[in-house]
Amino acid sequence: MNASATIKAPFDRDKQFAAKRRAVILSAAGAFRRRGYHNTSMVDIAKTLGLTKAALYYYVRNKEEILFESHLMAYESMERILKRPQTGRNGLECLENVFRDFVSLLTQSGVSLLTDVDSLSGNGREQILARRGKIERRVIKLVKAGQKDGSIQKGDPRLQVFFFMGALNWLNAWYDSEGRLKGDDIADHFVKQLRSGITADIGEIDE
Amino acid sequence: MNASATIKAPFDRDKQFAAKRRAVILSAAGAFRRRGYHNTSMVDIAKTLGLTKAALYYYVRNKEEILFESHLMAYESMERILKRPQTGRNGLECLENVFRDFVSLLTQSGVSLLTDVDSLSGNGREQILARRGKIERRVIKLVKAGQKDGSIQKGDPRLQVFFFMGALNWLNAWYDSEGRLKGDDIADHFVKQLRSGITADIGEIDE
DNA sequence: TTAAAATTTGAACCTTGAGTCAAATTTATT
DNA sequence: AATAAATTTGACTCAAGGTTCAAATTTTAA
Repeated sequence: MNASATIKAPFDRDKQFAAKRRAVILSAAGAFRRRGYHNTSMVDIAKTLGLTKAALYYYVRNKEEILFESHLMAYESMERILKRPQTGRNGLECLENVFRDFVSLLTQSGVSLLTDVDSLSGNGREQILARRGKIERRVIKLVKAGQKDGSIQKGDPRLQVFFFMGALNWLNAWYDSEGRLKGDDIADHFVKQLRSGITADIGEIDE
Repeated sequence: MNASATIKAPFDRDKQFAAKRRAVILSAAGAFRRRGYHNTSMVDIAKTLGLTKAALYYYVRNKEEILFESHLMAYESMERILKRPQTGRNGLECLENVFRDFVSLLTQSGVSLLTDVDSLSGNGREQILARRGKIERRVIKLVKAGQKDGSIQKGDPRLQVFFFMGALNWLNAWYDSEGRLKGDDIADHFVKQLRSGITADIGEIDE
């Protein structure tokens, strides 16, 4: 692992711990995504990592904390994408870029977008719901901007967003990195379908 | 309930049982949809119906059977919609009709579309997955037909279907019948966004 | 009114899986 | 090599919740 056997950096210690903890959470998050939170036991998580159940508790307070951090990890990534300086020429293009990166995030990096927020208790649940709401609001804001500059169809922005965010959540459920569909292809296709779905056409067809 | 107090039909008996059993499943399915299968206890289900936990077992073999029947109920409704004689003038219109009815089904009738298929064991899971696959294949077939008659854009039909079926599954997660959004409005909007997303435009815009 | 069938219940049982902890083992430092 | 800190483990506890069942209650039919 460490290529530099001679030069020794400030002999990591917390860094090792943080890295391992992160590995635990990422691995568990993947299992949660595939099998579901309650169908994944602590023993399952441990075995996948070549550990024993008890060892997990050295890195994590309890199972719920893993779920919480899993959610958080995904939402932080999404927020990072949303905060980036926008390069699009109009609202629609900005939205496309964001959406493409969302899809890439969920297909390329190991990050999993979970839906089981009801398995979190009181405080944790509120925090996660707040994060999700924040992201939703930002995406809605993008759509509104697009409507204002004429690149996106008029209509209830909330509904428009729910529509294509559904595709994102559902993608997370069926996507298999081993499958024949490559992440980038999915991203291309989804962005195209997203775009066609809300582009403001020059000649509006319907009533 | 029974308007004819004088005339007595073949004194229901199995019918009562079937009706109550159905009520149990529908009620539970709603709870599963909102809170999740594992976050809903048998006591919860019973209380909602004004029963006691033990009484449920008069109508149902076990909890998993409730989940199984919940899935089945949704899929049977969807199959019924798919089997109906199609009235659309082309593939796109047929697809629109089906999709609209799917949305109505999930917002108007009490039917819930669940995703937690991993909580089913062996045989039950296979049956449910088979049903879901069948439905998916039929929808894909609709899209292919639309591509053939020129009403739907070329492209991987599976991906196109995953995109808008995602909207459907996600809808089921956030939709609240008490909320301000009326089912029909959602259906209208979603159909519109579905249509725009895959309509074969006369002048294709992009590369 | 009564007896059989249908329905419901309270009180248990039992399995599963999360969480704990003192001891064992490994790793890092002098 | 010796020691302290970090990491891992086996064996255990414990609670939650699904399931069972004999008895109680309600309903139906004669």
